Amino acid sequence: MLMRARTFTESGRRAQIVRAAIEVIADVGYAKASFSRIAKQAGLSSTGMISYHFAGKDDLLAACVAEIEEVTGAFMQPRIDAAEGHVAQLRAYVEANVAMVGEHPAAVRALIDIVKNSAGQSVAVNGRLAVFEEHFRAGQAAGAFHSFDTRTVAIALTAGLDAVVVTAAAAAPGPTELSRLGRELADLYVRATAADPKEGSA
Amino acid sequence: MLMRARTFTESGRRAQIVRAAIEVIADVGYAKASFSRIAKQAGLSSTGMISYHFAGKDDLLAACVAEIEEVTGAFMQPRIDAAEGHVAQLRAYVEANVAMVGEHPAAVRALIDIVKNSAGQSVAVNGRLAVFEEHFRAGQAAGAFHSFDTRTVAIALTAGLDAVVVTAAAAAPGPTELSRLGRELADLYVRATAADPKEGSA
Amino acid sequence: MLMRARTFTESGRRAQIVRAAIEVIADVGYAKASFSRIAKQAGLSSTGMISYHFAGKDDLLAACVAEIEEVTGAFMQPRIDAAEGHVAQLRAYVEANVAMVGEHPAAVRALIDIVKNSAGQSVAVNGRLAVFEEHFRAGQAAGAFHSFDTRTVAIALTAGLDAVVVTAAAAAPGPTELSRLGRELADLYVRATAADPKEGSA
Amino acid sequence: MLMRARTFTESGRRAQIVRAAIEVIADVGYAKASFSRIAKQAGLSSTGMISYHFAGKDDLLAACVAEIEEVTGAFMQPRIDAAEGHVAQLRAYVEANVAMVGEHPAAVRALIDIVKNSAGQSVAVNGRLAVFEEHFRAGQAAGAFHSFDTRTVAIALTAGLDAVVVTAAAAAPGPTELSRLGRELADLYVRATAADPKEGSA
DNA sequence: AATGAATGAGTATTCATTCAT
DNA sequence: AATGAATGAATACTCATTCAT
Repeated sequence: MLMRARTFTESGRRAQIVRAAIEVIADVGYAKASFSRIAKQAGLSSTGMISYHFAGKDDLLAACVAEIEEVTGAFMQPRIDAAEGHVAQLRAYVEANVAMVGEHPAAVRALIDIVKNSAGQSVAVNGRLAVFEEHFRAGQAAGAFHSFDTRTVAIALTAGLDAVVVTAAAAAPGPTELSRLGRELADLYVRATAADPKEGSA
Repeated sequence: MLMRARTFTESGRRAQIVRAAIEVIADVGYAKASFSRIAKQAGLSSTGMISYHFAGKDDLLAACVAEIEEVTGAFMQPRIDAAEGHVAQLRAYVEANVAMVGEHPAAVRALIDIVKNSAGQSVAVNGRLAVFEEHFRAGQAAGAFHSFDTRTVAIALTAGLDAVVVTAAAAAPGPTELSRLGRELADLYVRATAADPKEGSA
Repeated sequence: MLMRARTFTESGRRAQIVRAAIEVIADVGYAKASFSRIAKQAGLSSTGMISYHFAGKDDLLAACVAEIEEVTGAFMQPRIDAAEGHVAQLRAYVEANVAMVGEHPAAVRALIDIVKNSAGQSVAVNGRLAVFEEHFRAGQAAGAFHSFDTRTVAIALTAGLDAVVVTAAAAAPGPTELSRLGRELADLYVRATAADPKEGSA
Repeated sequence: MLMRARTFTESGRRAQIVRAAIEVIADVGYAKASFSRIAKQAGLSSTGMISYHFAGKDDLLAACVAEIEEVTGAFMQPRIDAAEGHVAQLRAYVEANVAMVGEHPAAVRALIDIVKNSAGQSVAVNGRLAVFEEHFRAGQAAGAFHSFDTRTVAIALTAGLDAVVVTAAAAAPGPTELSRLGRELADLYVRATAADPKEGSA
């Protein structure tokens, strides 16, 4: 092997633990995702190894969120960027998010569970909310969206999206079913927000 | 003797424990709502008493949900019944639900937390979902609602409603702010679902 | 059994745990006195029982100190009170403290170890130091003691006393040897502090 | 090649680790001086290095004691040797020991903490005790000291000295305050032990 | 000679549940 | 019907030590 970075093993273990943690959270939920379970999932003989690699549970969780966001960002961002106009981008976001269930089901479920349970503290939650709000505000200014309270709508729509995604992930549907689900939800959201709903049609 | 139905709060102690549990869950969240805390809140000196009255944590939780639904149902049902037409009833439901934050803040927060953490198992969730679905189906047949996948929309809208309610409960807003919030969200949902959005306006 | 207080069992357990803790601390030292060891010594099957009866390690430790001080106070106070004059009381204190090794060897060793390791935080340490300082100050005013820095001397003499006591406790000497030791040390301290050393002779 | 004695700090690494350990013990105390902390202080990336160089924690501790004694011996010995007569040498020892707080505060605090926690096992303690005893015995034979139990007095005085030193080290006093403290304590000890206290006055 | 990953027992504390009284 | 003591497993986290590289 050529010039492998020396931190390979270390970062390999970290990645392995993060992956295991994501799977466990997706499986049993944030609340029951103990170091024990994660260690077992990762094939480690003790929880000490996790503490060795991560400063604490928060640190591990943060690493999970970062990993998931990287993965999901790589999947979603191109699809969102490909859309033009505020309404079309909203649609693209929703469809990409639902489509992700087919690609990274564990990551999707885990992220939503983490976000749900760390409530206000998480950067991720507030981050996404803020992005939605800002998108709505800009779209309203451009006349693409109705006039509505951006914060309330952002909260309602992101939560609804998460719920649909989580339900879908549990059912493990095929890709066609998933894209139908995505379109269905996107239609709903466009009707709810677009000044002229026809603008955002696929 | 006529079989008088034994309500879920068959004895005074049970009711007392259930009420304490709801308060604790509302206060510290489902995850940290231990028997210890609940016993303390209920003025009991031992957790054994809880185990004595309830088969387990799940049993207690179920009793909490039942109690909360009774309370909230009593508040919401009249308002929903007062509305005429499918769209108007959807609006009434949403507004009543948001308004409830001002009336029974602990019950509202506790219920959502329980539902969130017991995920798919809960009867309550599925019950409400089924009601929404059925309402949408009937409304579609009557031409009041758009054509859409009732299940997906039910999931998205109930989750969004919960999120708004929970956010509102955390902020402890005044009654006028609450009714504004309710109208805002109801508007959104009517736009999203009504065949002719104007039909459901207040 | 007649009218036993209802808290008997509970307080009995507490006392039992405190006694076990004192023995363990005397045996293996403060640092290694874990809940595990204490539970084993107390014949408890788990450490949970200790946490059940005490708010934490500090609480248990405080209870130990209180228990020890009660025991030792009961032993020493009469002997100190029986002495007249500042110098004689110093002598009485020293001799009583050394004599206690024969009566409550574990308590003595445990107390010193706790005091040593909780350093500045402990009320007990500073309390005894303050008592010594005040005794010296009063004695100086009365012309019984030399002129010296009361704080420094208090620190040196209490530490020396503790060291002698601990050493003696480890050797498990007989009562005559103990009283010889006490006299020896009292002589030293009287010579070191008394304006006229002869005043304090037994 | 001539057998050049391998000092206890045989290699640079060993010395580096010992120095780090002393600093850590002085900083956080014996109880919390873990290999982790020491490795970090020494700039080592792993605790394995410490285990590699030392047979165990005891071994490392022994090396620390040896190192400290070398350092402190170099400071104190000339001052002691400069004094003439048994009483004067006792005074010189006490004053030099207290003065050392200003010169090697870390070494002083670390040594006392190690000695305190390794109790009777330590060679160092017993070594110093033996030196004191022997000094007292010789002084008694020469008529310089009172007649007293040399062992008991040695224990009491060394412990008292340590306590004063440790208290002083915590307060970080200036040099004049330190020398006052040293004189104060030396006075006390001379009064306690000298056949004719005036003999040993500075 | 040195590294850093791995181990496994250790820490205090909390938990739901059981049981004799 | 109720108490409160007891249990034993679970929690995250730290420790000194070992070992292959």
